Amino acid sequence: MINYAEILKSSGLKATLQRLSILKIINTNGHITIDDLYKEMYKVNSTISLATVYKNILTMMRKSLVLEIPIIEKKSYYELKKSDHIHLICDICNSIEDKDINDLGLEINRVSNNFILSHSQLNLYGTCEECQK
Amino acid sequence: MINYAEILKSSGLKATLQRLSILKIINTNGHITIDDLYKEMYKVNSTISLATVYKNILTMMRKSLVLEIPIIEKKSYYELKKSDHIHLICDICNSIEDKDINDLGLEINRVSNNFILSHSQLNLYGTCEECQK
DNA sequence: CTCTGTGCAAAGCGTTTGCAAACGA
DNA sequence: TCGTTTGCAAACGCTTTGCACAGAG
Repeated sequence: MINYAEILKSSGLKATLQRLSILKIINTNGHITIDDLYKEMYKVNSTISLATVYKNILTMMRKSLVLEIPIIEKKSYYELKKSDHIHLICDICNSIEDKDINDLGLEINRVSNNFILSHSQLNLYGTCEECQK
Repeated sequence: MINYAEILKSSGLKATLQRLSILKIINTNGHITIDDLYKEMYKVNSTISLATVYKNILTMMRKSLVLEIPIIEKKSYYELKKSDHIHLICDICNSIEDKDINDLGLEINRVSNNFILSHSQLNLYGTCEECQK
């Protein structure tokens, strides 16, 4: 059980119901688009404004609580900040699977000599196991 | 000297002046946004339409002649298709540097078991050598 | 109580579309 | 010549903005 209120406050943000709802829904879904996030929030509170979702995603991205996953020819997905990992993105069903990396991290450090790494975006596009059937 | 006309034709596309111009400019710049691409084309031919640029980038992406590089909180860049490589994207000056990978490729194959890889998007964000000064 | 955050409606802007004319093969 | 591509202008849809009101601390 994650204490989102504390996380928000320690980033200098007020723990509003809207923000708590956003963090909870992203966490439940793993990765989600703005639209789907809005739809989920709407189910709980139909007075939620799409503008509020946009504003908060931006705010929380700037505070590094939320990360954007830009995807080729599609809308961006958003996820909670966690340790670096790879995304396996299915071209067919659009599913996104997280994959941890260990050795890969070492390689990346070696590659990025003279480059101070802040964030890595490792997306692999292809066909997932399910869609191969 | 690359024969873009041949490449286009073998993809079933007509080798129009506009398309040849797009490919030449992308090749010269390495990575470029739609806007900058349009501006470069406009210098040569001021009757070029932005819609034509959009249409052709899409068409050539579908034929895998051009690849999109989606970037967090910024507009996408486009590059010519070449062997897989890493992008070092500077948070400060927005420069994009290509970096070849060898060992990394092996790791990726290992990670993506049961996943048929079609394209990898490896973007590392940080501060480039120049901007560290 | 004060300042931040929300909801609403309008504005903004990048991208797409439809169609007649131009062009490539 | 015939099908494809272009240029133009309008339409579209996602995202942002401004402002009055509500809510968190």
